[in-house]
Amino acid sequence: MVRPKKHAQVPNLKESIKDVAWQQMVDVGAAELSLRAIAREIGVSTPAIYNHYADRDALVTTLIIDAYTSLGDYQLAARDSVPQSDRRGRLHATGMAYRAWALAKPQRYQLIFGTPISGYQAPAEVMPVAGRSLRALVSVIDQLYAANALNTAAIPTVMPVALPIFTVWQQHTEAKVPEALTVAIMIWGRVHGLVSLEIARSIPPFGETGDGLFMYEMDAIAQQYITHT
Amino acid sequence: MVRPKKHAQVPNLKESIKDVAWQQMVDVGAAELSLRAIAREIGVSTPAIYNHYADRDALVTTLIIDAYTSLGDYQLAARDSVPQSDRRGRLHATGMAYRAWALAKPQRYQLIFGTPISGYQAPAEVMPVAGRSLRALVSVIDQLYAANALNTAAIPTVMPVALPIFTVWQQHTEAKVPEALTVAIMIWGRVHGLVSLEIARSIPPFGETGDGLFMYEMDAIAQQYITHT
DNA sequence: TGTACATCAGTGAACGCGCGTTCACTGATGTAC
DNA sequence: TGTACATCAGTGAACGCGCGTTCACTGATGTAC
Repeated sequence: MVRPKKHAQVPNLKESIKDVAWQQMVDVGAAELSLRAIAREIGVSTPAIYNHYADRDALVTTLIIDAYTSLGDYQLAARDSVPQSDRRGRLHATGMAYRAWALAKPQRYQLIFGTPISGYQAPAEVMPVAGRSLRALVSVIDQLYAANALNTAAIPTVMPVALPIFTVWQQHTEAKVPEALTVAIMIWGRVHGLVSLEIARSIPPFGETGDGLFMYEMDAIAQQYITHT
Repeated sequence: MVRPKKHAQVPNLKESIKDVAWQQMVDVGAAELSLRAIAREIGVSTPAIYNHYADRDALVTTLIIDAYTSLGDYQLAARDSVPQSDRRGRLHATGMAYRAWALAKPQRYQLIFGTPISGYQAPAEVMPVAGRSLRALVSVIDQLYAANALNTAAIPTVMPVALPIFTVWQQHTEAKVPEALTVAIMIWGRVHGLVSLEIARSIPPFGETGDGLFMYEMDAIAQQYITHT
């Protein structure tokens, strides 16, 4: 016979808190994330959370870092699913992975790219992780550059290469040449734009068509930035 | 001698409520918009608001409609500041206006394109207004098409022209040909992407450089969609 | 011009609610001897 | 193997707070006769 325990038994409360937090964000958006609601859902008292996270902001920071890491890993995996010799394919796969990730994990996407949470100030430790999420795209362009296949005529010359902030980003993204970061940002913006409109439902829900639309745009991007040999 | 009045004297409370609501959104984001805070700021009792807006959602709806209208008007004005004969210039000006508006009125931008407010369901009346905000861009492309200057080779063929939703959007944007709406969405996505990253501070704050970067992208867009004559 | 009355746009008090966080506590578990 | 004790991860109660919304009200203003 099992004796009733005084304390709830949650195998890994720290992980459960994050899981439920993501679940709740499906409904409510990061700004309304509630510790009490999370504890209620898990079936544990609210103060129990404080054994694992210092406060609400600490939980949010953890979630943000996890989200960036997830995005970065997703793209790296996509890149590596294409043989290194197929440079165009790698660029294509990395871009498609951005959209696939956003559609698969919309809460994570919103937490990172949606309206900032008021009162929440991201600690400095988040920035390197954010930069690292661009690594896959940057590496693909670095590779194009090294192979002399990057259409340098298409690169904006206005990029503030000299700014300290640019150098920091170059480090975090591990860009070998500044051109790679510049182009990565332009492509990122383009990919991000379509995805953002689709996720926010600003564009009519095109469903399956979204795939084709996005593929079309990736082709146009490749056309613009890869030299034809 | 002025006798103290029993009631506060607010010349146009209905407008003041909106004004202060926008002010508050600089700090807090739409989800945390508070009627009590608005009333406090104006110096009026909270229930007074209910004489002008049925409830919180009604106020939000009004703000959203105002924001879309503002965006639409902004772009139309920019388009019309360039002579009709200069088709490339009109496209350029309309795109630049999108960014200028977003930077000038970031709360309005966030309210429309940021994380949706949880629990808030936009009423049907919002959709036509949203569609209308694309009118300037669509009209410019319609004009290109009519002048046989639209590079049809660059238009995705995957657009679901047959979907009812597409037809509805075509009406709201007053697109004369479906190609105009298709291209408008692609360009919108591209412009929106850079702006979105800039506003959310996902991109390092490039300041003045942002202008150049954006201009560069608009040139690339024109390059892609306008035939060279 | 005076009066009765409707309407309008405010008021303060109160409701019930959910929130983040702190507190003193408790029981299970691990560890040293 | 038994015992004393520290540590750890929970508990319920309580705090102070701000919120949206409802209510009966009040005083100023406009209007009909």
